[in-house]
Amino acid sequence: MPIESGAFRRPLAQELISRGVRMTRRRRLLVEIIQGAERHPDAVSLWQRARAQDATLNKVTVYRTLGMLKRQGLVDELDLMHLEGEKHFYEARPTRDHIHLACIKCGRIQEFESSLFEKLKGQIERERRFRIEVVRVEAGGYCDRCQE
Amino acid sequence: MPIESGAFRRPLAQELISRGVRMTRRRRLLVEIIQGAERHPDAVSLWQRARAQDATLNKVTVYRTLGMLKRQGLVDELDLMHLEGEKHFYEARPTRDHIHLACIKCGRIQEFESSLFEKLKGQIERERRFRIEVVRVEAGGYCDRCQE
DNA sequence: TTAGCTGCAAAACCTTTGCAGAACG
DNA sequence: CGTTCTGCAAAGGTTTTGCAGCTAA
Repeated sequence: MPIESGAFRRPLAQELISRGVRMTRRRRLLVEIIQGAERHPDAVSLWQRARAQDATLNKVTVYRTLGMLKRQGLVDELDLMHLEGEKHFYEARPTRDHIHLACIKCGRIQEFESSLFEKLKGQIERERRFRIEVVRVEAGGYCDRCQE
Repeated sequence: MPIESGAFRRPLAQELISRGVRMTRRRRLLVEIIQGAERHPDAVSLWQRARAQDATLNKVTVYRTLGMLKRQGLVDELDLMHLEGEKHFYEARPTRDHIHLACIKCGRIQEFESSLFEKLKGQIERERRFRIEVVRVEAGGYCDRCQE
């Protein structure tokens, strides 16, 4: 099922250019796939999809591009409760943070937005004077379809 | 700095025995270290500490024991925002969930409990009919001591 | 006694690094 | 044209697996 991704400030490629990052054919391809993806891809599946359009693209470039996007704060890295090994999953950073719900049984990933979550972040920043840069909330459990 | 760990139902070794899990010398040693730890250990540092008391203990046993404890739901696995590579950190599951705050600059890990967090979990379970088994909240950012 | 744990060695898996050549601006 | 990116090959780090021997109950 498609994942409802939040609205973005603007396309990643455009954002990168405006930040003075060199825009190459490989990077353009990779960020387009990340933004158009219906499921959060891991590095290897991103590579596989990209290779369909550019057979010469190397896996290492995928890792390097993801590293750059993370450093730029333009993608978030997810673990999705390590339901499928130790790989990471990636999504373009949404305008509003959301929670990922990973079903232990069927593997479905749902997203959940909540004003309580926003309040919780505010509470952390206020009470601990902790300036949040990235926040990750993941829950593992049984989705509505997978309860006896 | 010591991490304030929540109160536990009872010692892990005792809990395991009551669940019919075979209690061996290695397991007893490992769960004692996990429970007494002031910082959440990763697999290798757990192994190193344990080896000080039992030089024959193999790293593989640490991974297998951690796997068993995770399956039993007695330890939680943390990523701590991957501040130090891709390893995982472990803590005995507390009676009350808490949030981990990881400082990007100094590496300090703080814990944070909040009734808002409890409410948020309730909201997820109600609105999505998602039965939460494990939940992980991690924030990366700048702690109070590390802001300009 | 016997099911289950453990050490050892090896493999699997994901990710990073060094370097020479290619490409962007 | 210089800086930065990229492919290739190789290494690095973490975690898992197979199997024979050991151990708790």
